[in-house]
Amino acid sequence: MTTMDDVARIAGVSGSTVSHVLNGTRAVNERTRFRVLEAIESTGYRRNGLARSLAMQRTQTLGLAISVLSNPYFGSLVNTIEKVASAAGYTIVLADTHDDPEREEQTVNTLLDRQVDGLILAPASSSGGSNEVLDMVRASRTPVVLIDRFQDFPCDQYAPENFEPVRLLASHLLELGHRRIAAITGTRGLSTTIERTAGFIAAMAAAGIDRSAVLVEEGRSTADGGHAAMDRLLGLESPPTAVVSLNNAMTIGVMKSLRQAGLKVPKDVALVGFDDFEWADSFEPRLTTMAQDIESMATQAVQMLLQRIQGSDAPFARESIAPFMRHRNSCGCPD
Amino acid sequence: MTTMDDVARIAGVSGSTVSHVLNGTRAVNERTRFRVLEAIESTGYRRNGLARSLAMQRTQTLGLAISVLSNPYFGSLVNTIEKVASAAGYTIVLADTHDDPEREEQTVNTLLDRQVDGLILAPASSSGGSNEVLDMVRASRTPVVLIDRFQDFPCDQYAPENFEPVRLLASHLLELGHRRIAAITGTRGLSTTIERTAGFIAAMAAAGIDRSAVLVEEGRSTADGGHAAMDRLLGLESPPTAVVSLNNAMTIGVMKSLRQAGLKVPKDVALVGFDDFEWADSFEPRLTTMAQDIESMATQAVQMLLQRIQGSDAPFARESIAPFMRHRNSCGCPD
DNA sequence: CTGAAAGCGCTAACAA
DNA sequence: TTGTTAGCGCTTTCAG
Repeated sequence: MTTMDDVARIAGVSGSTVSHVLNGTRAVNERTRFRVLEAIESTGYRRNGLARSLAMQRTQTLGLAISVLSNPYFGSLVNTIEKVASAAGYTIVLADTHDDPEREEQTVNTLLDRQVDGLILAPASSSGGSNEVLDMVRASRTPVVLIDRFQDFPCDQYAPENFEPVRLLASHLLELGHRRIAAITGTRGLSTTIERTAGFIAAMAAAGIDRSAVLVEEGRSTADGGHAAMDRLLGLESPPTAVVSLNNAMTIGVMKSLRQAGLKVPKDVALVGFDDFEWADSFEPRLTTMAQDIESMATQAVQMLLQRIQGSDAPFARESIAPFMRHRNSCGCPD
Repeated sequence: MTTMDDVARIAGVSGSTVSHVLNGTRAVNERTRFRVLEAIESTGYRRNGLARSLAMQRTQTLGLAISVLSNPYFGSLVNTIEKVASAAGYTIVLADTHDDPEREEQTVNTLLDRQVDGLILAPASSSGGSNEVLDMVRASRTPVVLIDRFQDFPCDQYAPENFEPVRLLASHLLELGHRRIAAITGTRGLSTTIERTAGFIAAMAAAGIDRSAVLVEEGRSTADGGHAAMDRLLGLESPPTAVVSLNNAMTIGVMKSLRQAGLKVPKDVALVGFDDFEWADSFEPRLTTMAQDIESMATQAVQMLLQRIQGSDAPFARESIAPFMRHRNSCGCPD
């Protein structure tokens, strides 16, 4: 491979001049400049970003550690992050945590080793108090912002509101007269799961539903998990008349289960879900959901991260993004 | 930041010993080894992957250049690629081409500058003969494999079959008695668009449909585009009785348009689409589609790329991945 | 079993 | 306006 020195030799100048021509970091005589450009052209020289980054102590790179699969919004999330980041001259390095603490530690380590300038992380289940991964990040002094889930850690965090939206969803079902309502819950241990489940329980409690009649089934945040959970619910001697699915993927699984059982939504079972779908307006049943504002979350997260990279020492943000209800007909309300 | 030399000093050994301890690249006395590990622990040392990569001349990094938004399978694609890559010790660097030649050149350049060990590219519209971007890649001697769309260029390529599947889709509608059928086409210029459109035209021609009665409307590969295209079709004095949407996102747009017009699928208009949805089995209308085997495409692509990185000089692969039909009820067939 | 030292390719102070 | 040179932090050959 041609290096900068090769180019310099050919152009009859020093390496530093080539560097400055390339980066526009100091005035260069128009003639020499031209010779350098010519030498670059003729050799097909391409600068080595690694060497550059090593010397400059920054990589213009943002690490994104997230569970690809279990994030229903992965596409728009990445899209938004990429858009904002690349507009600021940053590239995204992606690593999948699989929502598993062990993998998470691994991937975050990889990202940190690669000297990302900043890190966006959707933290995997926090096993209670301290968070080793975040401690590692802190030790590396790499700016970090958490998305999708809050953690008890001093750093910027952007995540959806969970409790209230789910409480609303469940209340809606209650208002429609349902008394036997089930919640299909996500990956155990995630703060989102905990909060959403709490919202459901709270609604049921407020309605005076007997504790023993409150159905909570684990759907592990996946379509298959949701499917299995709904199957279990249908096997009960007194199955629920309404269901609230606590995330996107599980909602699809629940629908599959219901369809296979020959049950119609909302006629036989009412269904509402956390997380919206772009197509939800056009297919029957038209799902009543709580839609998250992913773009806003992602945009804010990246912007804050970029500020931190610039050295901002503003107090840490911890912002709840409020979902909004998409009231359609799967809950049993008329169109 | 602590460097390797700091660790070496503390452990009372040379830098090279620390390096070897870290990488297990040569036998080290158990005692010195321990001292080194201890020094690492005590300092919280983290190795600088940049310096390492620079010295080793490889980054263990794969570049993924793709249009995030316009790829309906982005999620599973990335998921699969990440899975295979990370199993082989590679990290993914993501760059969005936006399916725009200019942006594509930019992003590929970034990736190449960053010294990715290999590149996976979903090429943007080829403006005819030569492909500058691919020439650049070749000049850099970076192994590359193309996905999603074929190009007239000597490198490994994995893309879906387009012509035959669409021909089949259209034929099916023809067999059901439709004579006025429209195709909603994707981004102009993409090979996929061209081939799919050709498949549609071929089916119509074979059925002896008059050329002037063959409806082809541009949907630009987006939901909005599909929506608008369908709106236009509905505005015709003699609107189509059946539609084949040539990609995922557009299918949703078409459904939106139809719903807004108060039309039912398949009763008022039959609809079939290229690209499947995970939820298509559970919502009405249940879409009849051609499902791509993304995982297989992605897996093969990454594996081949890894081989190239290892130095394989096998003849270039150019593999068509055959989609398979998901026959459901949106075409008008009974369940 | 271990260390010295020469790179890897670039940036940026300093000097001219 | 340009060149010299000392790093950036690591790997790896060659000696010992």
